[in-house]
Amino acid sequence: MVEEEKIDLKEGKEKFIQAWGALGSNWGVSRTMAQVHALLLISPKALCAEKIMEELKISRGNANMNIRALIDWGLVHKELHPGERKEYFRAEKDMWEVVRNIIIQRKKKELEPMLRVLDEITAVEGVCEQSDEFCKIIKDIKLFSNKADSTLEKLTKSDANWLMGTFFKMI
Amino acid sequence: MVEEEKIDLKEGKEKFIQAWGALGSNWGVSRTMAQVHALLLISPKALCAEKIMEELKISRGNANMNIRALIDWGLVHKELHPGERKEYFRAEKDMWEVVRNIIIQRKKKELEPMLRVLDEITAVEGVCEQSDEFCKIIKDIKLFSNKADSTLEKLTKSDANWLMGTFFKMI
DNA sequence: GCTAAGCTTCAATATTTTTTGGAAGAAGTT
DNA sequence: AACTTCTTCCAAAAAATATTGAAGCTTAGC
Repeated sequence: MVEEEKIDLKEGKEKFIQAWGALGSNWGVSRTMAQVHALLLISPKALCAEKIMEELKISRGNANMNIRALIDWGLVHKELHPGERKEYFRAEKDMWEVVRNIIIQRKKKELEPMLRVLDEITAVEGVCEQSDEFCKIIKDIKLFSNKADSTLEKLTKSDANWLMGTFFKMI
Repeated sequence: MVEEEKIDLKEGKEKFIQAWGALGSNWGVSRTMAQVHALLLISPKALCAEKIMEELKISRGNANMNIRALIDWGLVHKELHPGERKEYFRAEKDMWEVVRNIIIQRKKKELEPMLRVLDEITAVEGVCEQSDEFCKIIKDIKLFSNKADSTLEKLTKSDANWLMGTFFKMI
């Protein structure tokens, strides 16, 4: 009986890791990185590199690289246990924090560079009819992007509780 | 002088196509697909397959596949010119419509399947301590995902003008 | 300063994703 | 029906990405 439940738990974990991995690959995140994240998300305690390698059957190098990347994204934290040299890793469990970090990072790495490109482009153009048409379209995109930028900025700065309570209900 | 402006226009277009392409590849969209989209976005008039192939230097098959995919996403529309057999393609220019379509598609293809997986998983679990911990984490993720789902649902159903006016200012 | 545990790096390799080009299909014209 | 013009499909090739494994590095403890 207990044995049977344990099999289910294992299956459940497996399923979640697979699903999260698949999700990641549609979002420009490597499957493995998303799986490491999933594994840590559903692990109540911090795991060491060895354990992650073993669970996901990946090499040391691979594990290391993906863990670093997750730390860079602010989705995973390093944890040191007194008297041990090994590093342990623990995922941020608060889903709003997770999404918030992702928004912050992607805004910085993608939206902001795009805004700069749009600025450059608008600056350059200006006389013939074709230029005007192009310029008009770019201005439109710029306007939208700026709105998106400031909305995201405010979103990430707002308090999680307020957000979940007031804001989500309101729409 | 006019010649010089034309060069700038060309450069501007080039830059935009490159930037949009790079953006796409961080979002699980192939670079070429994003470039086709960019090219159509900044083109005041609809373009035929030939023109797209020529501008982006891609093969017929590649152009075709990516155009179809963009149509599936609802980002590009087919346009037939009376008396011509060729098909022309025109991008949706309203950025809110663009984003709206993307949200609708990704919600359907990613968020909803994930919700189903989360349901399956919660159903299975239940006795030992480990199961309980796992279950608790999954429930948390499910709660958040459901909230995200209904928020996106409402977002995509709301009117663009109201959204841009009231909502964005409010936060 | 030496050793050993553990972390990092990176060139080689494997895998996945994209692209191509051509053959087959569809549809309008003579 | 044969011809033309364009679209679609798909297997092979190319390109891009991810993964491995082992060498090298770092640091704590002796």
